[in-house]
Amino acid sequence: MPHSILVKNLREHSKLTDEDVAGITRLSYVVRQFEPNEDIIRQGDTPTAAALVMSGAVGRYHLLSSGRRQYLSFHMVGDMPDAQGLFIDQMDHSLCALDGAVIAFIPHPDLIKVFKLRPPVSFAIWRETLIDASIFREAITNNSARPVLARMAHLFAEIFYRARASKLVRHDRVPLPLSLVQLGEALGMAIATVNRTLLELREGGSVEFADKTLTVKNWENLAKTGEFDPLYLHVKKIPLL
Amino acid sequence: MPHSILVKNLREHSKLTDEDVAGITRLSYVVRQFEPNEDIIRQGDTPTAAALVMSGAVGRYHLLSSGRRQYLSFHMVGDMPDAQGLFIDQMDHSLCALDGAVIAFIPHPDLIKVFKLRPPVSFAIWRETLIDASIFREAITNNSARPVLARMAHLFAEIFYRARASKLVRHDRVPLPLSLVQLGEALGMAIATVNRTLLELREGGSVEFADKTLTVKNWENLAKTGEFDPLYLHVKKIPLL
DNA sequence: CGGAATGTTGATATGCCTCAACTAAAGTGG
DNA sequence: CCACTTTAGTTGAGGCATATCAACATTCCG
Repeated sequence: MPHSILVKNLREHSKLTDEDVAGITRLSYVVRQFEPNEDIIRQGDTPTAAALVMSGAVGRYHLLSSGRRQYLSFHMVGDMPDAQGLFIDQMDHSLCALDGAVIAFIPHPDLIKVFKLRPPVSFAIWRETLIDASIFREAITNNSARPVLARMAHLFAEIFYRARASKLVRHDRVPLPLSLVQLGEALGMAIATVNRTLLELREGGSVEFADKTLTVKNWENLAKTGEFDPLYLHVKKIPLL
Repeated sequence: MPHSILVKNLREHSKLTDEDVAGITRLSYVVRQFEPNEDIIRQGDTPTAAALVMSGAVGRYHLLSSGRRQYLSFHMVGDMPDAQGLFIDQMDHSLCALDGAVIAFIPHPDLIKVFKLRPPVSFAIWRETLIDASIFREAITNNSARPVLARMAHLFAEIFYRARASKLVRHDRVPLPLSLVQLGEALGMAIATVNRTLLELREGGSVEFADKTLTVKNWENLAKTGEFDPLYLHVKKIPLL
């Protein structure tokens, strides 16, 4: 079922005709399960297939010379977090499973063939990579210009909003299998600060993060605290948000 | 001449056949001059043409509710800094001329037509947007995980390296029409700190930034201070660097 | 030539990091 | 299944990198 997952995800932002879908359905793939924290691709590797998240969650990160990680983005079911590998020879960052994850690998040549045959499919996946880029831009701003409370609120708001768009939210809860260390490595803050900021958010009544689960108690509040404006996610308007 | 500028730029990383080039040559365009600091496109706009920098330099930025700007990236001759507008309806950030800039606007429908006819052209521009994304990723890491000295060194190293790849460096100097305020808004630091960090870099003998010009005195030193590894720029290896 | 924008420098304040010690939970082998 | 080890989370105290504020110098520009 990787095809239907991919189609569903692409249709969140792009129009696909029956022929386009048929093209996608003909893609071959290999599925593999990854352990918690296992790398899917590493900085320096030259991928020959694109990864599609079928279950679980994954993260992209840079590895600094000091050994410190910088998480760049998190991805969930339906995302193709290394689509950029299609046209870029060497990975400049790594991709790892957070908790366990099931990944479908679609060979690049297969994809290129469909792109040439059905340009709209290439446009849809291109769009996917462009939304990625806009998420990165927002992360620059978030980590550079916002104090820790707003910064964390913004990340949580983004994750919740994207999960909601992908229908992964149940009762205002999203699985978010991150340790405090990882949260810190995403937001550029020390663990102690992560903990205290988490506490402050909880006491403010907007979100809770515990047991690898994010629970949104007060969306308006959270969005406001994080100065969150979903324009940059380029998702069709979601009702009730 | 926008066509030749574009072709030259794309060929820095992509192979194009004569037919591909012919397709590009048929693109229509409109040229416009922009004043220093004038916006080329604004957050919220829906562009119908893609901007190609023909001379000068431009910057992309977010505008926060506080009024503060966060610069996201800088672009020079040959770059298409809003190619993402091709497949994303609304701008989530703005684009402005730094000093004066001359911009060629290529209508989206023209580009799409060429993409459908000659997929390799779309792949080349896609790759352009992917390199953009990798620059954003690096900025996340730079602004989140490096102390101010390394952070500034890294930005300067990147700009110099890219300028060099585009043959815009003369005698180790690149035009870089930024004010200290703007530098601060790119690096997430206060103006006073920008100034002091600039001083420290100069005294370390690696770079000087004055008169809107960046002068690299000691490349090795600069690259080391900024932990700069050009892998993420995905440019063919440049001799002597 | 005068006013505004930009750059320079010092003094002080503070948000967040570092360090450290401790608790709780989770995983491991006997 | 329990003791034991390891990993993850919690909390306090103190220090430091960088922000903030302020006053002044300089360049730009009409």
